[in-house]
Amino acid sequence: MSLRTKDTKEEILIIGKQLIQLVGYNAFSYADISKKLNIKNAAVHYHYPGKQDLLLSLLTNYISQYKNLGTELETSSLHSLKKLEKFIDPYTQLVDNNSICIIGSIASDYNTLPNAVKIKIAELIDLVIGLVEQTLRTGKKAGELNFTIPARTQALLIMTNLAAGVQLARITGKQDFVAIKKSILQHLKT
Amino acid sequence: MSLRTKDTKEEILIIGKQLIQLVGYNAFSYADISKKLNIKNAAVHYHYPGKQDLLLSLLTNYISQYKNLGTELETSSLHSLKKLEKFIDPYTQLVDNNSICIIGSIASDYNTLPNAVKIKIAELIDLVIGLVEQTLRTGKKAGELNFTIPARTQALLIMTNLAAGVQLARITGKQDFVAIKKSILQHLKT
DNA sequence: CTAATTACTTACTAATTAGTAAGTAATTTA
DNA sequence: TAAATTACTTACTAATTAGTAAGTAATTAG
Repeated sequence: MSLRTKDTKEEILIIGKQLIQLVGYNAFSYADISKKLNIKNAAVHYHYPGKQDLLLSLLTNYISQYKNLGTELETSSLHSLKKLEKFIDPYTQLVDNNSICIIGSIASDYNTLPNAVKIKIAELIDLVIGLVEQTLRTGKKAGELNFTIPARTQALLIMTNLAAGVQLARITGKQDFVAIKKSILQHLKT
Repeated sequence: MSLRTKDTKEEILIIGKQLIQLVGYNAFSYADISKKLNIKNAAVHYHYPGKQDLLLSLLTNYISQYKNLGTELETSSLHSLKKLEKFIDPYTQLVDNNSICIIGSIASDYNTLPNAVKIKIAELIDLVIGLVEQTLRTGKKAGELNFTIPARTQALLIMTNLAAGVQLARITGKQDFVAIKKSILQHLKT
């Protein structure tokens, strides 16, 4: 076992994620990544042979992180509104960083992506919708949340508010996202 | 005055619009347009010297169309829900065409666009939000619509439901967009 | 009828793209 | 300690990109 001072593979993934959120999948190149890390573009190809390999790794990471969040929320004794806030909070950070969420970014580029990626992004979206849906369902059953439409539809409304909320707020200003976030939570209160 | 059998300039704009909605601004090239119209890529540059000129023309068109729609809706005696349906209906078509709306598409690419385009897209978004906001306000005053949050926030919620709704539905299926649309209108009913 | 204008094509350039093949220094394994 | 592996660099290629300059055929204007 060695003391690694660098973890280029991981750093590439972090930069890649930032670039997708900042400018989109089709607007960044391996040169952008290599310049930021002071390595050669071939080094990026060494770790991720093609751009789609990088994206697949990113999506796989997201899937495992959201699976963890799902388990955490299911076993947690937090109030459902707090659970939802836990899900929503990262989106506020995005607006501050002039960025949009991975799902919204990749969804916009969907038709340009190789099939393997399409399948993975669908898996991620299903997972995230399911996570919100389940939180809503549990919260309603516990009398902590109030909504009348099907849980999946309510989850879709929240997801779309957030995904497009960060997209719009980057242009019209953060206060619009703040208003959206507040409304989502207010609307669910009993 | 001549009988024009071709209007290449207009056709370029139509193809450009379709491509932006289908694959996004950064994923199409002048070659894509010229191939579809059986002309040379230099002919596209003749009509729109740069890609940004094309996009600016497109946005200018949208702005004038939405201004017309705004006037139409203001002077119309239609029930407010019908007015909103008139606004929402085109989005359903997008899902059928495997496409997303211009605003959502361009908003995702926002950080990669030249400043002149950024200004124009902001103008378009303000216009569209204003249009929905005004329809909501008038509808509420007339007792035709019911909502408790500020009109602008309600407009933002609807806009984000639609913009991200088509993005998601392209991946998860049309029925998700149908559910979203139905919920938006149902929620506003008195 | 001539000159100008329009709407292109031909032919190109410079930059950037994703990606590869071969080499190398340092580390790890057997 | 020799062999293999890891993590790169050097050096490149083929394709695609946005964009341009010069030429041309057809139409239009004076």
